[in-house]
Formats: sequence, C-alpha cells, structure tokens
Amino acid sequence: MSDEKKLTTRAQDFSAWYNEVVLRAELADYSPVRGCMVIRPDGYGIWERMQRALDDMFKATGHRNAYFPLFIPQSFLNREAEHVEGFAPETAVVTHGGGKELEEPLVVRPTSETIIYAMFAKWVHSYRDLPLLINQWANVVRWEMRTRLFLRTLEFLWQEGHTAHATHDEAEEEARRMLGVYRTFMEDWMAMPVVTGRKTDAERFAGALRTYSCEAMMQDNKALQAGTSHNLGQNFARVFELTFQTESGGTDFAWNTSWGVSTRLVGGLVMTHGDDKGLRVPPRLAPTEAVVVPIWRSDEERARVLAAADALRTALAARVRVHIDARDTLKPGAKYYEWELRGVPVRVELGPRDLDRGQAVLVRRDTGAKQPVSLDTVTMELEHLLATVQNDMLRAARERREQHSRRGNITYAQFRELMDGEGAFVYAGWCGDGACEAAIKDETKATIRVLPDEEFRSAEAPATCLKCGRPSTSEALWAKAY
RNA sequence: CGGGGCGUAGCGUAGCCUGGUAUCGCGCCUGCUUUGGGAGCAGGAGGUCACCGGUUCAAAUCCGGUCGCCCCGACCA
Repeated sequence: MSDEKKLTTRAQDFSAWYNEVVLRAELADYSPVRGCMVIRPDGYGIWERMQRALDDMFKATGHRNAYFPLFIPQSFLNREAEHVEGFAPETAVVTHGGGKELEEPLVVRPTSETIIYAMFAKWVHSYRDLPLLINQWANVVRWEMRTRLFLRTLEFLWQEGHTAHATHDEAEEEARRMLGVYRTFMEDWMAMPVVTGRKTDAERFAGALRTYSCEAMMQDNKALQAGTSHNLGQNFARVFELTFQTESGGTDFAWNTSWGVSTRLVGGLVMTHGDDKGLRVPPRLAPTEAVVVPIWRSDEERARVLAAADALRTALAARVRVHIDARDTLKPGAKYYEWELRGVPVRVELGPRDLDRGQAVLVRRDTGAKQPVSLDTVTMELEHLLATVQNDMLRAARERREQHSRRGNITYAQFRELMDGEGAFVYAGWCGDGACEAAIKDETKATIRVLPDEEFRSAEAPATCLKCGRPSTSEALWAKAY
C-alpha cells in the first residue's frame, strides 16, 4: 500500500488531518472565493439531518420559522452601541446596486437581531402578542481574517432563533431552555458531549445581557463553542422601540433572546469522532447508515451474491438508510477503505461463504468489530447495532473528555505547562476580575469557556483564583479554543 | 494585517541552484486476467509549467512585478 493513500495522522498534525478528512471524505471543498467553501453533498447531507432534528425540536418547543432579508440597512446595525462595536469590523457592505451608488449602504447580515427586532416592533402591541417565538434558517457573512473549513468561513449557514417575552424571567427561561435543546441535540444526535454554562463578560455576545454556551472538547483537547443562547435583556427592544401594553395597562419594552448553531457543528463532528482512517459519523446523523459490500470471485458467484445483496438492501431499506456498493471496478478491500474514510457507521459484508451459512457480516466503523448475523434477523440486528454504535460513540467521547479534564488544586505554573503542552479542560477558581482572565489569555491563549452550570462543577468548589490567588467567586472552565 | 510556504496533467509531485519545450505516482480510458482488507499486465488520452514584463539564439528554470491559495499568529461562531 502506498503511503499516499493514507491520511496524515491526528498525532502527526491535527490541523492537517482535519483538512484532509474534510476534503477526502468530500464534505466540502475550497471555492474560488477566498475564505468561502463549497459544502458538497456528503457534508450537506449531514447538515440536512442536523437541520431536520433541530427544526423538529424547535417546533416542539413552540417556535415557527420565518425568513428575513439578507441585507440590513447600515443604520440598523449602528443603533445598539455594543452590537455595532462587536460586528462592524467584520461586516461586508454593499454600496452599489443596479449600477448606482446606494443612498444608504446595506450590510450583509452577520446576524439578524437588528432587522428582526425592527420587525417585531411592528408586530407586537400587547402582552397578548407575547411570547413571539421565531426561528430562521439562513446564511450569514462575517469577514474573518483567517478561515478554516466549516469552523470559520466568511459565509456560513446557521439557524438563529429570536424571541420576545413580557418579562425578564420568561426570556431567561427561554434562553436556558434553548441551551438545553442544543445540549440534547449535541449529545443525543451528534454523540458530542458538551459542558454548558454562562460566558464571562469578555466572551459575552455583543449586545446581550448574558450569554450561555455549549462547549465541546475536540481531539486536540481544544474547546469548540458549539452553540450559544443569549438573554438580550431589553437592549434591542429599547433601540428598536419594541414595546407592548402590559396587562395592567402600562407600557414596557419586550425582553428578547437569540440563539444559534451553525455548519460549524459539522467541523465539530469531524474533530470529535474522526480517526486516522477518516470520518466517523454517528448513525443518527449519517446520510447513509449502512453500506452493503457484496463479495465474489467468479461470474457465477457474482450473479448469486448480487441478487442476494440486492434483496438484502431492499429488506434493510425499510428500516435503515442503506446503500449497496455493487461496483465491479474495485475489490472489496478498496471499498472498505473508501467507506471507512467516508464514515458510514456500519458495513454489511455479504459473500459466497456467508450465503452458504445464511448470514451477513456486520462491521462497526467506530470499533472495527465484526459480527456475523443471520439473514433472517439482519434488519433487527442492524438497527440494534446502530443504536449501540450511537451510544458507544457518545460514551467514548465523554470518556476522552474526562481523561483530559483537570479538577482540583492546580498551580498557575502547572496550568501554563498544561496549556503549552497537550491542552485540557481545566476547572479552576476565578476571582471574577476581567484582568485575571485577560492576563491568562495573554500568557497562555486559554480563555474561560464557561462558568459551568452546577452539574459540571467540581464536588468541592475551588477556593482561590487560578491567577491571582484571591478568593474565588466562581468556578471557571479554562481551555484553548477554536 | 505580520511571518512562512506553495502555484508544473483531474489530484499529488520531480525538474529550478548549474537555461536547451517536462519526471514520477494516483486517478481516467481500452483489453485481458482478477475480486473475503487499497489487484496485475499491456496499450492509451491528458500540460499556454499562475499571470505580466525583462535578460537570452533559447526561460518551468535567471531578474523585476502582479495575482491567488494554504499554513502559523493577532480577531472571531
């Protein structure tokens, strides 16, 4: 075997490995436009399944989809001071249309708070109009300096939920609820465990009261911010005059939330589950859950095996997303490598020896384990195996995260050594002073990913700040991040 | 925007220092033999050497410039 066909290993160069997997598994490709990528069918298929699952969850929690314009009048973005400060440096701006210079430049949305709350202001009059629960699936543009496939591109696809509520507490509840939805999705569908919590002021969304986040650990022990949910308070309502008559007859500004996840999740999936053979897709998100590979030697066997394989595919297709690889230009071994690279969760081998025994062989992508099963029960066995793979992938990812998490006493020197080396999720005390946070970021590149929610906090709360040694006011999760 | 690297066939590359119209592998096409972990043999198609200008009898190669992309940093989902 020539080395040319092998991937760079994760240990050799994690970054190179990631790019090779994305390109060679045909999830995406570089486009003629700097910083913009093309999402290819295999990558888009994963995104479509993510969309479907999330959309069902949004609907189940009472949200409805709508669509707002790609262009936002520049003046809208300028209204919320913190918001414009955060986003203006990375906007793309349209100054000409139809050959004429525009009277007011149009910003290509980097996020849609401003235009959506301007519309909400038209639609909301009474407390009876609340809550207003809207989601949109859209593309957004942020002019980033440096881009990476799926993780950071100039244009990306996402969903952004936007809601308006009558009270602070209702908005807070909504922001927390949607963070929970994200967490459920990431764990149950992506098999990607996350730590949830609140962002510090330094990492808070521009214009929000509070930002909550789901943070996942990638295989290089860096954190990926996988989804965020914001309690926007009344900040946007004030500048867009989003008011309503209260039950008691007064007037109040509405309380908003916004929350989003993006195609970045596909990158997170790769970096959570991929191995040195390529991609591993958790069954629930796999466009193809199982691939049937028929095996034969002679023409006679070929006819017999292909007929049986086709019958098998038909039987499985009733319950499982299945593909048959009947190409006769490749030997079975070559097909195995290809489907492993593409990350299909289970391979179903069917050859003459199997037919003689009335069986097929199921091979797990995650562990490589082989298991012969009777053709009489193969559908049930396959469904069961897919569920097992899904669960095992989450468990394996969680174990890996815990192995690379540090709790308890740690000196700043030890912390620095850890961050300079293999990296980790470090749970440690924080005095609450932004200066300590900034100093640590400056010295180690590590940031506070979240102030973790209670269930993620250590049994014994840290007593002192990791940096300055003063009394800790909250436990913080520190890591380098994407 | 700073630092580094690279632009040669669909992809990956050699050649560049020391000028003479381009190497190899993968892939692709045809045929035969193969097929339980990346098949073998034979034949074949495919290249304005990123672009512009200069030096020269002659430029992928030397000189000047331009553009693009990737990687590392600062900024960020």
